[in-house]
Amino acid sequence: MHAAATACFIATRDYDLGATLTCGQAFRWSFRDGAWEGVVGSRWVRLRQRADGIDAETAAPSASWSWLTDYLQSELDLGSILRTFPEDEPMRASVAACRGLRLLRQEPWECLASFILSSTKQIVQIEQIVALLCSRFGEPIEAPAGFGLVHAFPTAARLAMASEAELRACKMGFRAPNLLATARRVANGELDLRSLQARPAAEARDALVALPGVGEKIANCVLLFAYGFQEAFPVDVWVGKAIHQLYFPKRRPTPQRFKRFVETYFGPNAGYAQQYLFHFVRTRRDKVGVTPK
DNA sequence: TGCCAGGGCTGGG
DNA sequence: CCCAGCCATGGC
Repeated sequence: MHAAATACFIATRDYDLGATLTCGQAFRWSFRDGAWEGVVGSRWVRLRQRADGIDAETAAPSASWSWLTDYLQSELDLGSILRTFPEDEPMRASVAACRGLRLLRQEPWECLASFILSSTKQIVQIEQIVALLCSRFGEPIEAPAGFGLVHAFPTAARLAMASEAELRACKMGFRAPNLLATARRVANGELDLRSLQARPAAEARDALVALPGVGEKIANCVLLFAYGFQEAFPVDVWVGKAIHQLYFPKRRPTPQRFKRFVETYFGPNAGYAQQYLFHFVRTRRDKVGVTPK
């Protein structure tokens, strides 16, 4: 690229920044004065939606912006993904509601730790817990004047040195021992998160599920949001309820048949389809017929 | 106020 | 395999 700069325009079509950053895959973004502010790795970033792309600003200069285009997946041909979705009414409605929603490519440790904190929590609460955790354990990073202290997501090594009480003080309740034990396993090398990228999805999933506080749902979130295994299909209470009501309106399938359905029906980019469904049912005004419980 | 949240784990049928 | 109960906390 050119000389190091603190601003960059990312040309991209079919990109809905708001849907992408609020759809429950990342927890460090906030909307202020018409722009999205967040932290990617050790960089503070502000993003602004444009008709033909995204304006990005940072506090520290960058010579290359691949760290950001990788994270945003702005070069992905979204149309080729959407064409693999099943042609049914729920999927059509979901895509129509938020076409331009993308899956991010997040750093595995941050994604794993965040989703360990997600269990039985609303998205706003996860954001609060993550914010506390970052402010107490994350490395300070450069931000524009007037923004106060901004912190990176804490490393596994740093959290491994924390006490359970310190973690509980971040309002994470019973999730604290799980986060702590997982941080220790990652920090001491018992689990190498980087090595999962090259392994088959099923093997990577098994390795994640072996961690305390990580079941199938959270493992699938990490496979999908950090590693880009686009067939991974997390089923939370919203998605579960939506699928029951949209695809099995008469009687509930057995858990086994339900599992087989979500693993086969939605195609090679099932995880992507799942995220459109999730965002659709969670944000639509008229939730009649599709509300959890 | 009570219900519920991007669940996982354990212990019973 | 399936299910109920429990875990902690706060938004709505």
